Amino acid sequence: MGMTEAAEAMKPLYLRMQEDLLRRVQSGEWRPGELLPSENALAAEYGVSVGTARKAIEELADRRLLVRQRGRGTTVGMHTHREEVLRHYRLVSGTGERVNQDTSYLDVTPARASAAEAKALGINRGTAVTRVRRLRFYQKQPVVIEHLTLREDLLPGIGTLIDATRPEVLYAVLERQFHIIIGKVQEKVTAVRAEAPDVELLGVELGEPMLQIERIAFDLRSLAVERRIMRARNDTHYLSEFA
Amino acid sequence: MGMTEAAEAMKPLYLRMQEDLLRRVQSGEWRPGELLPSENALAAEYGVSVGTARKAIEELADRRLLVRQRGRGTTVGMHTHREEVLRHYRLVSGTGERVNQDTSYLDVTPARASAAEAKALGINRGTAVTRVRRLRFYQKQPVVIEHLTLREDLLPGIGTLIDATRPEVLYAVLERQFHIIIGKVQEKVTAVRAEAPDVELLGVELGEPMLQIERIAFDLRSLAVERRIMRARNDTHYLSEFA
DNA sequence: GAGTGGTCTAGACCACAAT
DNA sequence: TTGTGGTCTAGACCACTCC
Repeated sequence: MGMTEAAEAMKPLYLRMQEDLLRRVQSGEWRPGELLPSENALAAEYGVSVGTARKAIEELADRRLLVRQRGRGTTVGMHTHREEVLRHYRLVSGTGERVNQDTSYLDVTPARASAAEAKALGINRGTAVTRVRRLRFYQKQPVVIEHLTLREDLLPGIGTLIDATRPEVLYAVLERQFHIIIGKVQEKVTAVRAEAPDVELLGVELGEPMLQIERIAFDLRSLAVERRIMRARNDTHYLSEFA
Repeated sequence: MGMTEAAEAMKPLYLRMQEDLLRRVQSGEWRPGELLPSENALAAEYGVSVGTARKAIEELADRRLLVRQRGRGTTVGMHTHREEVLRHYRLVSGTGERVNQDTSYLDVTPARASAAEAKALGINRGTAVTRVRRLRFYQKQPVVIEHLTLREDLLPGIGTLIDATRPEVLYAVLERQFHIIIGKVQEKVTAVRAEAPDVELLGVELGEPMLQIERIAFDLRSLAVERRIMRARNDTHYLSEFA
């Protein structure tokens, strides 16, 4: 349900300005890492006072979509800035260190969306996607196996790009190469039994309990961009909130 | 490491005021649900401008520690207001509904802290605690078994109180009866095999994968007040972020 | 009608980064 | 030295709640 035009016009100035700034960020007018105009300049541009412009900017800065630095200016936040705000789960070793030392890519294959993938991504079954399998290591030990499914229509050529660069942080690639900023993730956690591929790749025992996380990543327009299934060994690591 | 007095004096006014408001809330000067003085009154009391007082209040309102209502005033937030901010995991049914229809208490027993409990709560082994076991139901089906451990020194008489009232929401009781407000929770999630008590109480199969969440709840002074272990059946429910 | 918080303005001075 | 964001002030008008 959209707002009526009258209701739209009634919204506070700072909110309308904020929505427009958000629109301009997601349009790619300012890229991650780039400087925005100063708050004085923006206030003048929108015809509001500096205080109002500050308020419009501040909420976006709280979400780390913008990053403010005194003396320097306001930049569009990069993925590393926003990680803590996304509220996703982190796998942590028994001693409390975060996982993510090394990544090894198993395969990158073009495919058609399965029923489950289509449902998760909000697309039609059979739509072109890219599937990626990779392993995450902690101290040379494989700990997580990940199955990624990426929307080929939103990310044309993502398969060959991933194959060529094998990035540690996918969302940073989406930002730099496709101007797609992940604004929200949704995750479901379940406990599962280890199956044959888990035994083979992670060296766990068949039937052993493992954690499975299904994540759907949305961009700033709330379009589902990626679906990821992570299966993690559970004897040496546990799941916790970020931070 | 505390700040030097000089550094303390350098802190912005609104931060010093904010810390003092926080202190007054946790001292019980204003109880959950009660009205604070108006922002004008607070500004006068602290000798700052209204804008500065607003800024001090606003961050606490973002954390739902305070709740502001136009025309009415500012109240201390009650637990139900803050739930979404605590960033804890929620068990959700397959269709997306939250669990928590009914609670049944199994037993409430005084005890001495085990090594694991002592470590989690930051107290000495053997300190007096209260242990509680209870079941959570969803549509008449037992879904979660919870083991609570509560610090008796911070919550004197909590055992008999729980036994008498059998509350649905423990943290609301801590607020009302002990003026202890839960400001942060820390959770660890692992996958475990169902054991005999799980079979008996939840009707799962022996060895079946289950989710186990260990939660430590801290009050506003960051003292660990409660430790909770939740074991959840996993075939009909999954874990997700709040909201 | 009196009092509350929500929005908005127009200034001031400051710490800090860039050059 | 210039310009940035961070703090702080002192007003204004408004929507809303409560009596």
